[in-house]
Amino acid sequence: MPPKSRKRGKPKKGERAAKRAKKVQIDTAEEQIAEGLDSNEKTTKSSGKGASGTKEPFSFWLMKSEPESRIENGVDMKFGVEDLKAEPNQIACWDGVRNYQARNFMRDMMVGQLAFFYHSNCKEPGIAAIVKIVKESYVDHTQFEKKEPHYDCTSKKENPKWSMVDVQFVRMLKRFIPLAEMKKYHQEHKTQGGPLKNVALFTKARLSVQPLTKGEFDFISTLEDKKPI
DNA sequence: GCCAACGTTGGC
DNA sequence: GCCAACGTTGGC
Repeated sequence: MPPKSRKRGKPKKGERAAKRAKKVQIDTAEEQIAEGLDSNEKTTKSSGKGASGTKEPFSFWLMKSEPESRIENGVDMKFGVEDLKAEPNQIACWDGVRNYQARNFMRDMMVGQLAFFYHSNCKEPGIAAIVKIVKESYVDHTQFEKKEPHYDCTSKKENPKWSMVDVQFVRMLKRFIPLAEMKKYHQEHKTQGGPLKNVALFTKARLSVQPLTKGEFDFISTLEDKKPI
């Protein structure tokens, strides 16, 4: 099993995860239900709703992974796009996600949907490639393995907490799109309006699996053919 | 169920 | 390496 994705978020003790339903509706509300239920039994994976509360569905995603070596609990977290390309069939399971919001987004993913492969926690953060979902969410086995950096002693086999999906490399972007460049658009769009004004990359910067609206995905895609700013 | 302390993410 | 932002923990 190849190491994959941001394997952050230490296993925590305590089982209280989704107690506080402040503003994290999707997250916590679903968590209560999800804990008692096999997530995959849940009806139609709704593609969620726009962050704005409107109904624009999230059909696109952004997934963060670290392209540079970093040792966590004795394991190298490095998994850049080149590592994905080196996998059999260029497919990898996105294990190690230990954040409820990110997990829930993975549970919303459907086969065939596209995601940006984002390089994080590195010299030049930004989007490197496009991948697609090739397997819907299933149990992340690494939560039960003591040797895994993201072993979770609070998760039981009868009622697993964490899920993952499989992604497959689609193509590199024509050019790397740096975070800094998207940030400039984000700031501009915040004041003057535009597709990136609410993009999760900045409004929920710490989320390792994020939804993108079609408008956001399309706009970022157009940057490929534009000169860097 | 509030909220202070703590831990993690991830840009810079 | 620093540290702001923010999610999680757990006492009360």
